[in-house]
Amino acid sequence: MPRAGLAPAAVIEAGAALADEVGLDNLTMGLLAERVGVRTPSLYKHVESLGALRRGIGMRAKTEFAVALARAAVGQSGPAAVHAFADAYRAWALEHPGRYAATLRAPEAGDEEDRKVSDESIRILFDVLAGFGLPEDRAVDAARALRSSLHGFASLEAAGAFGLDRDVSESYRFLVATLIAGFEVRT
Amino acid sequence: MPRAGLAPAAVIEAGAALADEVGLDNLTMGLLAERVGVRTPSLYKHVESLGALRRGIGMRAKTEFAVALARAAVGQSGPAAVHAFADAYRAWALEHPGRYAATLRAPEAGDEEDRKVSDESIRILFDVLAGFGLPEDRAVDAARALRSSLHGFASLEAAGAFGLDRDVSESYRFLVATLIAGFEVRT
DNA sequence: CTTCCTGGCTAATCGAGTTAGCTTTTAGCT
DNA sequence: AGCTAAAAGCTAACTCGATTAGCCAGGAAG
Repeated sequence: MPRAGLAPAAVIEAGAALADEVGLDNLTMGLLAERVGVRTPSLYKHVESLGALRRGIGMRAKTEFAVALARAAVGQSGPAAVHAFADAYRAWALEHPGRYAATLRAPEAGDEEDRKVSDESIRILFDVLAGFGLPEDRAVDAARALRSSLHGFASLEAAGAFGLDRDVSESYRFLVATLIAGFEVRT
Repeated sequence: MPRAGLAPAAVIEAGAALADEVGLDNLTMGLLAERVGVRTPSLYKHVESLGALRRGIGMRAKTEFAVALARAAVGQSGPAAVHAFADAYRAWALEHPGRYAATLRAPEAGDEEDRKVSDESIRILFDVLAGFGLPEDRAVDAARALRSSLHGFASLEAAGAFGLDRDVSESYRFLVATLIAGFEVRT
């Protein structure tokens, strides 16, 4: 029988794509096996377990996400940087729902490699906020506020929670602008 | 054999409590059966399926949540009402992680009963914002902003995502105060 | 006292994850 | 070109959780 030519990285990539299509929770070894053209048990030659697959997707997703965010904010500062960051955040989350969900999985205790990629996005977030010259504690407050708000918005939107017909992008802009105003006033 | 004296409502309640302890995703029919002192298949005399159990927990949770929110905000208006609402939101979500997760499950299409209880909290949210006299569209923006932010904050906090040692309650207060400022300015 | 519904039980099925053990490809060497 | 061993597939089989089928006892209604 001809080899499928798989590599662990290819399996993770296919898993990420599949998770975007069917949802991270509905990602199954059988489904992924079918997708890559192999019988289920054969997948175990490339990933240790379903848990390991999820972790792999998560780490890959965190990295891709951080790159997208960094790319969006580069070369800008202050409010413009925050808006760019926020827009990239929402767009990426909506385009890659499965990956985004994987992004939210906290690293297992002691998983340094995972922690490292998880911190990437946070670092970018702090960099974006650096231009506001906030004092230490306030910068942490601001980072938490922005992160919470963007995450909450994107995840509620993805869940279809915004039923009213008011334009969602307008609401998002309002939210981000409001937070920015808070960052500027409360130096 | 002595009857366990179960009723569907008691099973749902026990399920909700168990979900708070082990997490909604780890709630299993076997675990719940053990908790209520019965063999697994016997549960099916009270709930149709695991999905139905989750739905039941979700509806019960949505109702309890709405009551807690309403109770917190009653008799107050403007910024004080928002702070009270926000504090109750966070406290409830952290105290009842399993129920809170159940709260986030969107109703199935056509499930009117579920939609109704789901709308309760939203209505309270709009009531809380009513005092700001915002124009129609802006009120929707504000509601979405507040809801997103509170949900995002609570769910990230519950996931242990706030590692830095800055006091989390302070950050929360900052977030809420910032949003309120935005509601007041942008009339 | 008899009936019949109810709620509990055991046995059995099904699907998803995972393991064991066999076989075939194919890279790397001679 | 031929040989060898690791790699990558496969089938069979096991475990666990959800669910169904069918049996049985308790106790309420008459």
